[in-house]
Amino acid sequence: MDKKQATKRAIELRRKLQYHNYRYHVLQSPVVSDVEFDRLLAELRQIETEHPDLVTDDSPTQRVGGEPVDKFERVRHPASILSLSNAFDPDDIRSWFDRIAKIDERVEHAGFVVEPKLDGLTVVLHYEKGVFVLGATRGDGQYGEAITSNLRTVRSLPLRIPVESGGPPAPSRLVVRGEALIFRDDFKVMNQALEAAGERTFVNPRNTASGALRQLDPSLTASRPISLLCYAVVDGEGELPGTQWETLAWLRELGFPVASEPSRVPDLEAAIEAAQELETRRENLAYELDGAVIKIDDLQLSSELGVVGKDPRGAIAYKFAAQEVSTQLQDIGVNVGRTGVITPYAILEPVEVGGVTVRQATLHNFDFIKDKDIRIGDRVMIKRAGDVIPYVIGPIEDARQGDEKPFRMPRRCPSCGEALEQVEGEVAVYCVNSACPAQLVRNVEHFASRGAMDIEGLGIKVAQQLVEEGKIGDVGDLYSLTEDRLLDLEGFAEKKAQALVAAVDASRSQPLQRLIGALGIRGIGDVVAGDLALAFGDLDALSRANADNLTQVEGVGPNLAQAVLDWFDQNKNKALLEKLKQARVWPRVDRSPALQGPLALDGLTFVVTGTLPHLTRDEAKELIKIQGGKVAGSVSRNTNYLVLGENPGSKLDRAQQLGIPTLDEDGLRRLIETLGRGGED
DNA sequence: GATCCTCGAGTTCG
DNA sequence: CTCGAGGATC
Repeated sequence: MDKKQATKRAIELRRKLQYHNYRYHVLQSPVVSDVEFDRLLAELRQIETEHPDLVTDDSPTQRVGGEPVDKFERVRHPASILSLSNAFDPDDIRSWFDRIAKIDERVEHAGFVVEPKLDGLTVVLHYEKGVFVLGATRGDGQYGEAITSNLRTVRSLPLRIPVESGGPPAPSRLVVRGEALIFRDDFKVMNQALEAAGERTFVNPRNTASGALRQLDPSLTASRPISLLCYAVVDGEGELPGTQWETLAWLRELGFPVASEPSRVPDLEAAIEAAQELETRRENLAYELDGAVIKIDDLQLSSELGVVGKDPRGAIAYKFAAQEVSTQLQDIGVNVGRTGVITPYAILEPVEVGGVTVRQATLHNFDFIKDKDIRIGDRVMIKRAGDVIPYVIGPIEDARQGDEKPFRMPRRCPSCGEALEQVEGEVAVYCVNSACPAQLVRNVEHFASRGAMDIEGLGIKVAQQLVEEGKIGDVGDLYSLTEDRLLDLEGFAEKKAQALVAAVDASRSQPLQRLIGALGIRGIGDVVAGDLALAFGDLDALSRANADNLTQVEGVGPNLAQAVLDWFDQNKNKALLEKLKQARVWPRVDRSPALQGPLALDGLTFVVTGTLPHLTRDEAKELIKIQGGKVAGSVSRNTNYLVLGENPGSKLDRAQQLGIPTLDEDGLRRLIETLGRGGED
């Protein structure tokens, strides 16, 4: 290929790559496969290697990262990169409005744009004649650091504008403000990959993005999935849009990535509403945000309003309640589960997260503490998403004082003092003392719980009292409790004692499936208990079963079979069975399955997510099961329908990925009706 | 032998 | 809800 041809081909390749990159990273609708893209890129790289003088600043091959630099150069921003004043509730927003309405009466009739307040690193991007030439951090607002080579590695950053031919002509000079961040999904995938490689994972997207962009070696930056969203013009030549709303549209047309969430509203109350609406959707957005920004749409008016300190008067940030905060880890406690599993939990300096005060959070297991290098006394990040349980993300290592103590794994059970055991290759640590009082308490609690024997009035506290006062030695003893014997417990008077005895009595009629589940055999929960009940009919038959009989049951393999055999082999459990039999707690499975023929939902699998209008989730599951359907815990290809309520979780995303149809509560009822009628014909 | 799927267990605050 | 582990399936 001669020089002239090479030059022509290089330009063509760059144009193509630019376009496909934009389709992929900005529009997220690629028109060529990854393989084709890679082939084009390889061809360009080949040409550039043969003709090094053809390499340009805006060439996609330059994204991989150039030479490391010693330090970043300081650059002066063409205009101050302002911060925003904060509002924490709607009234703060209204008083901001009143203040600026006094300064300029046009504010009274101003429209607003409401945008997500992105939680990333603010960047300032310079374009000369449409080519990306300089990128800087915000710094102190006047001066920032030039991180151009690092920003070049960001795939959604246009190296040349307009990206698509036919877009508006780019001004000869343009400076754009945006936010570099990492999308939630990308962050998750990245952490999973790091974990698989045995490397330390990152605590949150924001710190990761900001840390990666300050790397002196651009190839490190390139290895992080950083994205960009732009939202303002800092400076530019020629005619620029007059409103914020038009600015967003214009940036989008030039090929910049722009968030799709902003909305334009006619007045302040609508703006407040839009900001609050953004807060409710916060968990479902692709990126993390810590608030909403309300901006006066008219940029001329906005700039005339001026600045207070570093904050422009024409916009305000409405901060959401923090869902991720740091606090001090005061100590690490240890719990004993009903199966004897020992789990550590964090004792925290109380802190507000997403509207509730958190004092404790689980640490999952001892490997978690080791992997994250969590030490007592550390400042740790706590996260609470939606109404999900708070958890410790990890320590802030930079905040260490040096007096933090590594956690020493306990060698003895905190309840009974017996030595703990860990099975080779397993994460869990067990207390194997079958007489451990803590285990008995949890065992009684489980036995009485709603999904098991459903004994009302017997929660963990009463269970603890009964065990500590020696009223019971196993769950079988519950059935010989009398009112008299309960009366000497603290907090028990005649009425409460009576109620408990009655509740225990009522539990005799629970079906076999529940009783098997209630026994607390390791690895046997609701579902397998149901299968065992159906297969064996009563506890006598189950206790006589051997490994072969057991593995015949669907879902039971050698491990579960052994767990069942072990349980029935223990003397204390033999004694327990005897007590239950004497107490006539001995249900048999009703082997006359429904006579009404095929059920409406026979053979269909459902997953329920979110809050339904009339039924609780458990009721909905019950309804599906009664009609012959199966309810699974998570969405997979085998799922037929996702029953969808308000505020669905991640299950909806997965269902959409797999193209699984959704139903609302009414839809479910209609389905049962139509199929029910069809089945009877 | 690898991958996908399902189940079980533990878990916070008000 | 999330994780780990066991079981089923190819």
